[in-house]
Amino acid sequence: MNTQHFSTKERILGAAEQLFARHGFAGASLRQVTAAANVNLAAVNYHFGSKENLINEVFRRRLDDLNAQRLAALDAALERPGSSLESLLDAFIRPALELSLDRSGGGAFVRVLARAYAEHNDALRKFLSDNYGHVLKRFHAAFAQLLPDLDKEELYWRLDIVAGALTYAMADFGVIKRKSGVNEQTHRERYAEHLVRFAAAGLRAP
Amino acid sequence: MNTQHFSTKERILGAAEQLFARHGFAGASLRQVTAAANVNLAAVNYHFGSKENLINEVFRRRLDDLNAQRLAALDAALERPGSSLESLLDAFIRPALELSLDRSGGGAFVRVLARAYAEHNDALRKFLSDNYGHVLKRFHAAFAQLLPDLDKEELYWRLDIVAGALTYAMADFGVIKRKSGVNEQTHRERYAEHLVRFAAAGLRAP
DNA sequence: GTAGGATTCAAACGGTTGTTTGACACCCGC
DNA sequence: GCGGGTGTCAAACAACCGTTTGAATCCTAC
Repeated sequence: MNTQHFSTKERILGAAEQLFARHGFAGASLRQVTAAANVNLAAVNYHFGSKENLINEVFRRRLDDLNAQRLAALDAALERPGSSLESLLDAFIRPALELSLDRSGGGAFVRVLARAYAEHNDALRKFLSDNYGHVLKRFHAAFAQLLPDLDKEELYWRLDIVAGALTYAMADFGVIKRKSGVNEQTHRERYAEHLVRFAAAGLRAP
Repeated sequence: MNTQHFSTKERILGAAEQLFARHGFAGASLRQVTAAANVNLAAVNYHFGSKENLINEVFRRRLDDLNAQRLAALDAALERPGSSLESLLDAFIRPALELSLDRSGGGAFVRVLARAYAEHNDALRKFLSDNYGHVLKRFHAAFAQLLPDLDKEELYWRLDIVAGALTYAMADFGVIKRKSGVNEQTHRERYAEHLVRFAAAGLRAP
């Protein structure tokens, strides 16, 4: 991996993603990153200006896509007649699961994303809210239409729990290891189905 | 806080907990910790041997208690006739919520715990599994009796999601801020009720 | 082919990291 | 009261951190 035909910037972003996932933002040094990317140490500051900006670019590269896919899936679900709770949840969850399955680094990125949630770092939270907040709002509006009897604030509570459980699931936080013999893709897809059913039941709870 | 009548070891543990929660394990330096604890820099290596061992002790101080309380609550719930899914979930969730509400650092610790989940650090995962795994096993057995039609592996999936959502909730990951005017205790207790109902519905899903 | 901007490189910058040292103060049992 | 373990302290250690520098190299446009 990180073969030579990728540009220096791309190799740095890929290596940074891997190492931030494994050791955290403070724990991964630029020397580790540049060594893994097979790139000179000074290249990071030349191409990205600073370590902090490199972190932001690692997020931007994936989040723009993820948000767009989620909104597209939501629109598609809303256009289909008779959209159910399950179809909306699937629109939210599936793009994230697919990202986590994507070859060349998507799996590492979701762990980076989970780290970002764990960080209390205000700048990072603001960055994520700017790129993420309006997506959650659109989903909230769609769910509200399907659950007219549910208090709006209560719905926020429950969507928050769903988003939390999803973050947890995507990052493979679970201590329970997958059955040997079942490959990663099947493992994640079954997890997605379970999560959708679980979340739908939770949202429907009286 | 960190008044003088606490021992040096206790002051270090308290300060480390706060700073690990705020900046992570790599992000918080021993100089920050010892300064916050009003203690000499060398005291950490004198009392704990190394930074890594200090991290372990920060966990041990709280986890022993949390595990004991959860198991006690589980036993109490099982002795009462007609135990429900909700009462078992409450036994799992309430001690953690109470810890997160505890004065003098418990709230910081749950954020440290969430960080530990986000870390891929194998040594830390093993440490947590050693202190945490048997509790999850006992809860799994109790839930299995109440849900005889649910496949054992499926139950593991769902409990994993519950544990993930709980970790998320405890660490106050949510982007949704609590309504102003509602104090922290009420906020958390309502979150616990929502989580119990949500989780029970999810576990009962066909 | 050669000028000139873009990129890479080794080296060094000042500052911070975890850890160690040895001298110094404390305090309790004899 | 005094010796000896226990704890504290300022200082220094080597290693590592993010960043900067200026020369060397590459690549493209003319």
